[in-house]
Amino acid sequence: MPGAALKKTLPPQSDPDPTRAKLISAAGEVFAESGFQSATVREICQRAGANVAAVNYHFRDKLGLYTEVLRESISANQGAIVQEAVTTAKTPEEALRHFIAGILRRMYGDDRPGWNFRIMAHEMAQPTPALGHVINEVLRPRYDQLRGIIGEILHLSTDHPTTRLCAHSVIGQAVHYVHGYPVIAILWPDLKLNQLKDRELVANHISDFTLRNLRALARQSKRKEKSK
Amino acid sequence: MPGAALKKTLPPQSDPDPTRAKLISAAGEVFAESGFQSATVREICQRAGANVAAVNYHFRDKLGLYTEVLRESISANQGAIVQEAVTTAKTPEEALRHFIAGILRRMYGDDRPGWNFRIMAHEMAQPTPALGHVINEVLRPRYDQLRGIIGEILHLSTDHPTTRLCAHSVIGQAVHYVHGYPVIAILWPDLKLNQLKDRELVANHISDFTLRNLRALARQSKRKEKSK
Amino acid sequence: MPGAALKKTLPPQSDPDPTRAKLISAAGEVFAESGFQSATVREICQRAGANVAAVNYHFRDKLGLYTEVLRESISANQGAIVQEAVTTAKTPEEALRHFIAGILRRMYGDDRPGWNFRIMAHEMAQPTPALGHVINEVLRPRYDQLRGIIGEILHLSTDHPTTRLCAHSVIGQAVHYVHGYPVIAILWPDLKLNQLKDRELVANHISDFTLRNLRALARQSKRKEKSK
Amino acid sequence: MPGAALKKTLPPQSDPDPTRAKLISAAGEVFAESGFQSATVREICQRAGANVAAVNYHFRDKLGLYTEVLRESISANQGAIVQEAVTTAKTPEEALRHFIAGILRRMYGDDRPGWNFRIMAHEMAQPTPALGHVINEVLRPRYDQLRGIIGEILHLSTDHPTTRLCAHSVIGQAVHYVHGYPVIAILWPDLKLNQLKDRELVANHISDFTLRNLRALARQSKRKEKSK
DNA sequence: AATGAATGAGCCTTCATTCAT
DNA sequence: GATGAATGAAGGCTCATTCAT
Repeated sequence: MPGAALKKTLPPQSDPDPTRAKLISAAGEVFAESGFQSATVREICQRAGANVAAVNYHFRDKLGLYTEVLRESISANQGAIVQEAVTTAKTPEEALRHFIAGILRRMYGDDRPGWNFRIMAHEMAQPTPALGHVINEVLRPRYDQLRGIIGEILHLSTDHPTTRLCAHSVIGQAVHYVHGYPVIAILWPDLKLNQLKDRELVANHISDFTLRNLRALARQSKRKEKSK
Repeated sequence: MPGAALKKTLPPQSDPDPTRAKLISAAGEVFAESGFQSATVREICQRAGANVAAVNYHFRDKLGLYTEVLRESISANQGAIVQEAVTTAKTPEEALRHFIAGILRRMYGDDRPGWNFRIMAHEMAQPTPALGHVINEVLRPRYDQLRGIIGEILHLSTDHPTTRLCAHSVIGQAVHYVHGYPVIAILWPDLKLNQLKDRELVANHISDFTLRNLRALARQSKRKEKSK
Repeated sequence: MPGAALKKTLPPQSDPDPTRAKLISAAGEVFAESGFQSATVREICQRAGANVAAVNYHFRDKLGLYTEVLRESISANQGAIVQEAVTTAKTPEEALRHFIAGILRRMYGDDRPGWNFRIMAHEMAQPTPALGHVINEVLRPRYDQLRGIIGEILHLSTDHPTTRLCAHSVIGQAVHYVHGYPVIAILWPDLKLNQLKDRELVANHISDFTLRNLRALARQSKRKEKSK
Repeated sequence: MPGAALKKTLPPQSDPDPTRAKLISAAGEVFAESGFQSATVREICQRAGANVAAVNYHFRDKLGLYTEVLRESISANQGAIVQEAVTTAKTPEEALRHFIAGILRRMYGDDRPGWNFRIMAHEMAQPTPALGHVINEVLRPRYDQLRGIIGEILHLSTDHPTTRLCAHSVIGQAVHYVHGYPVIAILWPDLKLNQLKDRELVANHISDFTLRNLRALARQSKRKEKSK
């Protein structure tokens, strides 16, 4: 087992389960469930099997822990499949499909289900000092990217109101399945978003719904150009 | 005691300024801002100019007050313009436009801006025991109504997955402007949703975006029927 | 017993032992023993037989309680015998004797032994935000008063360095018996400052010690004037 | 192993920068500022550039460190200039002047301004278990020495109440400028005790103030003796 | 010899609630 | 009918100390 040997010689920074990592993980759960304000340090430490003072020691603050959770959530997002899939797409339409499918997959498909999306839901219901950071680091790049794709399809600039409105239509349709999850689960109990099949159903619907519009709008704007 | 009798026969709303009503009004504000958990009884009582014990006296509980706020919010919604406008519409397409415009108007246009919508945003981020009640009394009727309109346009049953998906697309696009408000305000600062013009811009976009799809889908399903 | 009847008709504002008063009294003790920082709200509340939250309810803060204790301590000082005795004295020398005797009596003779003096000792060892207030309300008036008396004896202005130095000599000698109490009790165990006899011994010593100097200095300055 | 042997024979003070010494130095500062109770181990270790556990490792306890600081402070005091100057004085009066000047110089003139004096101020406001030690090792010898000088001038025994009262008058006047520093700085802002000139002004005042009394009292007691 | 990590006790404060009036 | 006073539980945080290395 040379691999195991190699692992052993690695510096101990990759400790299998250090308190710090367990705290972040537990905090992710709790913050996703209760939001920053209502989450309690005690609850987090209990789930992490750590002392109450551990948060203060490792992160100085409840807010410090929260910030760290967000940072990790962000960096986990950055190199993400979404990004990759989008950039490797051949046509903008394909890119949009990847984009939408990626969002839904990350919402329910990952090991940490919905984590950052649910945290962001809380962040919007009750913003914390970290909101600005989140927007600039996570949301804005993705928003710009989406507008780029849509603008390309529409033959419009990324700043054109129509481009923006369509981008918001995409975002609204997608995040609705996270923000509105507790309600959807009751009003439409047959939809099982943790199953791949239903996730694809939704993703395809949103993609079709959107692309049909974009194509029509693209034809309109071309016609306008010609009539000029 | 004719005076006492007279008093009894007087409608109770003639009380000019009962503590109870002021409490509900103040609670609405605070709950909309902070959600149930983070809202404090002290803050509510202070804004209502009432004693700290007033909430427990009049509503037994913080949760009792919250439930009452929701009930009022609901009854204010029931006989609402939305309902009315929809039922007076001549075609289902017109009804859909009224429906969407009504939502946006109620979000930002009313005197109590966004009240119940913001409360519901909190309710979804962090459900309370009252969520079930809210769903059944407020959300489900509206959801069924919307599916009725869409089903009519699509020539599909209200339970058909496509009908449901389209309904969710409408809802998602619309509520996005409430739930995502803090973010939208930063990412698209030029959009002023408290101004009628921009509200109409958004409402028309969502309506167009949706109806263009519904018509196409309706053609598809008709074609399918024929090909059978 | 007409007096008792009269008492009964008095407004109940003079409740015999309300929590608020008990808190202030207990806080006075504890603050005098431990100083502001080291005193704990729990200890205070326990001695007052009240709940931990009582401090927050009545005084908003630990600091709020502390401020109130100081204020009370001050107002108890203001109309005090010291003041009175000094103003009724016929000669400045007699006034000085009253002044010194008054300080010593208030240090150890009162029901609340040394309260404010010990608090002030803490305040000097480790100032709190309330120090400025204390200085202006309590210390400065007394300081000015003392300089007035001494200046009169010396035939010098109250601002003259000699006047100030002599004033500090008086203050230093007197407060030494409070600030240095724990040490004096060990180094000179025979001195019982809680007994009138020894208090008078000390007060007379300080008075004699001081007055002998002041007279000599007065003669000197007169001589200087003449020689001019 | 000649190197090891050499190391062993080297005096330990040659260690250029041992953690232990830095800890004591930092602790001196912090204890002087905040007193034993309010000083925090973290603050001390931070200023010393040492680990949080360093105090417990080197001194077993916060109290152990404190005791060590006092011991050092004392031994630094023992062979001190005060002592020396006093013993080399030719007359008791001169010795008293040296004594008083020495106290004031040590209070404000040294590199470590007021260190042990400020610590002792805290010790009196809030005694620690180390107080007894401090009294016996530092204060009592000095107290006895002072009484010796005064007794000599007065032709009275060191235990005579008058001797003691006069000794306390000297101590009280002198330490007043340390204990009362924060207040004096406000009530008499023109006095700059960190400047030699003002220190001498004060020292001379106290010496004159005291000696004038002692001489008078000496005459009195001589007269008494004669009249017997 | 020395330290980073972790701990449990305790601090001040705030909360929703109840009690006596 | 309504309120000021009071309460116990809990929250975030800091502290001196210990443990494993």
